[in-house]
Amino acid sequence: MLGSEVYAVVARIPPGKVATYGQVAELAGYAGRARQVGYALAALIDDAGVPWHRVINTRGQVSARSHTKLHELQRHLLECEGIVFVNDRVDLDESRWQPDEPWAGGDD
DNA sequence: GCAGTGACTAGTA
DNA sequence: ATACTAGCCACTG
Repeated sequence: MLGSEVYAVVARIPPGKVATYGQVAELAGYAGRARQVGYALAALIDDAGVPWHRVINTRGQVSARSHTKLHELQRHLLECEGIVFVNDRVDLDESRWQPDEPWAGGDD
């Protein structure tokens, strides 16, 4: 299940930082499958406890959903986290999560 | 198994 | 800068 790995990676994204789908996908072991990451995240939202809002696209923008207003919530949450939105987008150069040690701590 | 869809990304014009 | 195309692959009917 994509969700399980995506869950683990997203859960490691620190507050005040954001990660891209491709980044999460790669760390989760699904490099190149960014799309499936987004798909999996949608399922994770149904479950709670995952900072899914810290996952955005490579443009630094929150990706629009199909029917929900979750993207508005996502931006709000990110602003609360300390993310700075400029022209409706995030400065990835500053706010992008740079996992020096993606599995730091080993494995819990 | 086939076709359609989707919270994506990179390339080309 | 935007618009369009192609590739990616899991989920659903």
